[in-house]
Amino acid sequence: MPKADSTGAAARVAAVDPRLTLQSVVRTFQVLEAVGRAGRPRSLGEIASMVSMDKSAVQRAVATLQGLGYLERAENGNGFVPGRRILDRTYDYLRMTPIIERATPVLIELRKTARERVDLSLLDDVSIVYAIRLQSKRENFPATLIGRRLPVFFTSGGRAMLALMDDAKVDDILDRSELRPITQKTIFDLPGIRGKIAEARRDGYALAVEESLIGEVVLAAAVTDADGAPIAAVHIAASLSEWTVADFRARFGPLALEAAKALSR
Amino acid sequence: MPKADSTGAAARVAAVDPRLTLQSVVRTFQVLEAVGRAGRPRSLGEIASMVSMDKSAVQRAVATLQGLGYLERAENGNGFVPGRRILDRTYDYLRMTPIIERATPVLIELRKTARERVDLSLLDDVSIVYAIRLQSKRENFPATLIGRRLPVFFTSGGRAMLALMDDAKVDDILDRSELRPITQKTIFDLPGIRGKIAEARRDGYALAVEESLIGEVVLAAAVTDADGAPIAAVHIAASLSEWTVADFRARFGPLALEAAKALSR
DNA sequence: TCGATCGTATCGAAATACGATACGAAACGG
DNA sequence: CCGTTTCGTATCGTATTTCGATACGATCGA
Repeated sequence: MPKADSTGAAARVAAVDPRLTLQSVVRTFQVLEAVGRAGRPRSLGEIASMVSMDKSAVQRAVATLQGLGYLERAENGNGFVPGRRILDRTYDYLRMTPIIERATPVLIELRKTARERVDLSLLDDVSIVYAIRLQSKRENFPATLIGRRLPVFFTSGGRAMLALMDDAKVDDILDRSELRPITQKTIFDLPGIRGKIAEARRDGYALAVEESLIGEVVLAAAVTDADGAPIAAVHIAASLSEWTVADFRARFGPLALEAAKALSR
Repeated sequence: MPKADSTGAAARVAAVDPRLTLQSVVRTFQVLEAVGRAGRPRSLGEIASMVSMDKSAVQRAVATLQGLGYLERAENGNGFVPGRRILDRTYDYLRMTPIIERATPVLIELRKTARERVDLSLLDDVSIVYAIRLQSKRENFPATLIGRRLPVFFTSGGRAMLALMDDAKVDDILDRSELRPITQKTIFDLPGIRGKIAEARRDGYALAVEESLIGEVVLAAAVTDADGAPIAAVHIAASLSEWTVADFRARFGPLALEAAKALSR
């Protein structure tokens, strides 16, 4: 099995039952994802080369998605961008996911107490996905959006969840993760990661110092389901210009633990 | 032409070019939307009856969506719910939409000043869709989510945007809207709506008192594009238990106007 | 002015999706 | 306790639907 990349892109192409898979649907989602990945409007030709499809096939996929509202023409009229109808699915997902409904009031209270950025992330195989974000400062825009996906191994939330798994499961996840750093401080060697997991097992929460963003310190505690398996994490993030790591831990570790415990079953 | 319902569902089925439309893709999205609309996990049979499709066709659509991560099995194992991969598309949309990036820091500042709930909504034909939501209190959960869609005619943001359109365009939108109230205070008669639009043209911002939620007062100012056409609105929402309408207008009208002006081109 | 690329449009061939059918398991009700 | 329903899963021949080559006018840049 090839390694999944840390954003889970490989899981995307790994279809389930080939007998029951609608190929034109898979291709159409590849088009939608390619446009979203681009970062700027993409033309039919560009999309075709991104997803290795015939231009005609892309034309049909784009026309269909555009008709449904999941793609739109770019402002200037050239190229295509994700469409507003996507937010309707976002609404459905947020509304129907119990942990998000339960966590919302808890995180609002937590943010009032902590007065720092507070997030809820969801475990999704080798990555975490942010589902609730309560920011308080102007920050790096893409980094603070709902839906941001990061590898479990260098995020505090991911490590808090790894800490609750048995070693075989941890090995499996780390084995399928692409251990690539994104800052100079990212810990991405296996012994280092295992050390951070051991630390999280000791403290009950996990810590990451400048591992995803320079100048930022984050800690997180895991939320479990009825079987004790981790499903989400409560994050608290602050700036190193305002906190020492020791002070940050002492102040927010207990708060994150308490919130995560209240959300667990 | 049949009336679009106020949530824009009719626009969903109105395909573009039938020659270029992938029917299996349209059907699959109908399945995805049916599951999202449900509010609780749905079985294959239920979905089939919701979208008038053969059970086999639903089976294939669900298997495909599940393989891609846009649908998941419900917790107990019975039925299907929207999947985490939806949030990846959310991320793409939020990141690639310029007005959202521009508005984020402005709304954060506005919220600090106003200390009340602040939202950004996007115009989408006969409805508005919330794209940024900065809440401060525990509130009615579904009503405060990203992606919530409401008719333009009874929302303050919708009326603020209607106020910037010429009368023909206003008539067109109202004509295609389903004028149905959702609270006892919702103004849904044409003369009443036109009166509120005239009021918005006079004040520069629009007001809605308990029209979407009892006990809540909201005002909003429109954001325009380079041509002066409305594309979004800045909302400020508060509780009638803390504010009189007059005080609320005096305090927040200028703030919303200023923020919207800063975001317009 | 020329060449490349944009989005759009057409059409015959065959690959792909359709939908009827069937199965074991689990949940339900008498 | 057993009959009944509904769950998700699986199979397969048919023909509907998608494929992909091709072409067109418009627009943009060199």
